[in-house]
Amino acid sequence: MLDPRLFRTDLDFVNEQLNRRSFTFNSESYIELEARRKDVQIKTQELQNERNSRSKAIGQAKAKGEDVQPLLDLVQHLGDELKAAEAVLTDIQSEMETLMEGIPNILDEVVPDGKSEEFNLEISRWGDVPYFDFVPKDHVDLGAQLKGIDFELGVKIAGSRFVVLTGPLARLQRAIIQLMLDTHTAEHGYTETYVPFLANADSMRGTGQLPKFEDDLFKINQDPVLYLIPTAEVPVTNMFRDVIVDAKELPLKFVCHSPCFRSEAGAYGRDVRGMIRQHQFEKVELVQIVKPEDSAKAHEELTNHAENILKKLNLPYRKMLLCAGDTGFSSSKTYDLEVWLPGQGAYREISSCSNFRDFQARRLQARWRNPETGKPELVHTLNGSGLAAGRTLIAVMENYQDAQGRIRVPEALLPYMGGFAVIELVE
RNA sequence: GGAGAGAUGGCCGAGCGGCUGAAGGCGCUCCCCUGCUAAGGGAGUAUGGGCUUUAACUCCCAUCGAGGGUUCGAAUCCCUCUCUCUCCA
Repeated sequence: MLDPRLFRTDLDFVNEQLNRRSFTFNSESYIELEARRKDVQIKTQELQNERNSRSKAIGQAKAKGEDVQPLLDLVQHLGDELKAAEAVLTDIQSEMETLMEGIPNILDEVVPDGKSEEFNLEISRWGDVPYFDFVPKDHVDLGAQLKGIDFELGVKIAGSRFVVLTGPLARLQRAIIQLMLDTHTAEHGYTETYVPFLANADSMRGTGQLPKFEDDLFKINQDPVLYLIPTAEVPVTNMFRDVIVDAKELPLKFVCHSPCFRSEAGAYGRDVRGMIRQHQFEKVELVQIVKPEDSAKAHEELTNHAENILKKLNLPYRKMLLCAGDTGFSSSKTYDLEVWLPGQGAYREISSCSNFRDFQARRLQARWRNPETGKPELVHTLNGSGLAAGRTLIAVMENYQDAQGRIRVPEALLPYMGGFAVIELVE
């Protein structure tokens, strides 16, 4: 959520910024609603004030043993009037909240214009795209040949966009997760966390999945309603909902491995082949909670932390600065890391690192006490995949294959593979 | 699954219809006193909103797990829900 004060003081700026996202914001109806809000709120509070002071007078008169009936008569009409005013105010406030919750974050000024991913800006490339003297297979063929990836079983058990991994390939994914967790905790200073994989509506609202993106979530229609988390960002960031942290605790850095569940409602027909886009996948998530002044630097660092995993695995990648149209709803600036997939002959997203600034923090009321002002102020939140484990498995398989369809285990993963240095089919 | 007890500020804990945004204690911050340590004295110490204006203060509204209700008036009474604890199965 954006700062309501910004709307009152600099509506032109807000409009201009939202235009960059092609988000049409109706200023006139906002102004009209805000005027009503102010008017009704002031009236309501005046009525409340009158009720309070008169009630107090009744109490005092009663204590002195005076007759309170005349006072009671005076206050009689107030109840209904107040109740009506409060109801109107509640309506206006919730209307305002719905309006504000539907407005995306303001973009960082360095974010390039553009409506779609072609306008994303390549920042850097790392690693050499491997040369094969044979036609490289994609992970689907490799997985089938190794009898370690079974999409049909996924369909049988659950449905499309689910998969079963078995044997060394299942282990390889686990090894990848372990490498990530060990690297981020031991070398990058993150605290490992284990969290619920279902979250309530308040949490989903806190990080911005609700109310706008409910269709992307798997919903459990129990009472109370729960949602399967689409990313560990939700539970981890929500640990700080309605919390005021001490300045000396910042920055807070958490790493969390979790499965992620996405309905992929808007992706019918996209990436239907293979493990690229699944309803359930494993991810190691990095979350940082920092002082506002530190968030730009933290964003670069967090992205580097994700890059370090790709470097350890010697996977070629490029770093993209997302354009206005491709930057997520809650983010002010996002880097995507795209790994080279020989089977597709293309770079594909494997990590998305975002600085949300105070956008999530405002919804969450996640704050810190600024020692200079002594007041609670909103923190800045950031997160990024470090990395998506399912896609990392794909990237390792495709980049480390040989002509026979065997997969050499990257050096960094050897300690986690219990003796497997090469994954091959053993009959 | 059944029965009961409870949820109050950073923490402990009182309050059980009006003088309570909340006693008292602990903690924390500042000041005074004190030649170390310890002790003592004083002041301050929730959050959000009205709120925008040069700023500060004052003022007003809301908040005692959440939501509803009764009442002129609710932390306090009633209902529903959530959570915690104890006992029984």
